[in-house]
Amino acid sequence: MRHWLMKSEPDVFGIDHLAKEPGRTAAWWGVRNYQARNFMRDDMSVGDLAFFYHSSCAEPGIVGLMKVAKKAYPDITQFDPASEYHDPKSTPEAPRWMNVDMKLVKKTRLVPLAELRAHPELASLRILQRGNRLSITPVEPAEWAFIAGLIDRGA
DNA sequence: GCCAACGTTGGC
DNA sequence: GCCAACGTTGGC
Repeated sequence: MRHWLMKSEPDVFGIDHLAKEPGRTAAWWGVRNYQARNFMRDDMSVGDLAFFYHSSCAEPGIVGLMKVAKKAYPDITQFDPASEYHDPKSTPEAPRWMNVDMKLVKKTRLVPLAELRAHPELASLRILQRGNRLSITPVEPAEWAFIAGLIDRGA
């Protein structure tokens, strides 16, 4: 099993949106970056765990735990001309964009970006690397365990 | 709103 | 295949 960190903007789709979905499960639609798509398509398996991370907001940081509920399949928003995620170059026969389904395991306390940065144990965490913009990144087992410890320890 | 960093596009 | 221009991300 692998571990992941997945960013989303709370104004668009935050953890409270996921919490209100039927079965607390939703498609992780809207990814339009090939590297992030490839992680979903090639490397994510049902049962993999992921941190839910709020980005582009007043308090960026980890806010919950999720697990992969369904393996990657075509992102339906790419075929919808009314969607801002519409991709005219994509067809149902040759879909360009994929998404997995994610299920909320639990909301956690906010673990702010600044707190993550403060720990040398997390120096190699992908999201903390200079210039990182990928919305889906792998998390190493030791990093996962350390962050899980931070969550349990409290602010 | 600013700006650094990165990905994508398109002309050549 | 190169690379400049442009668009996007995301913290501050």
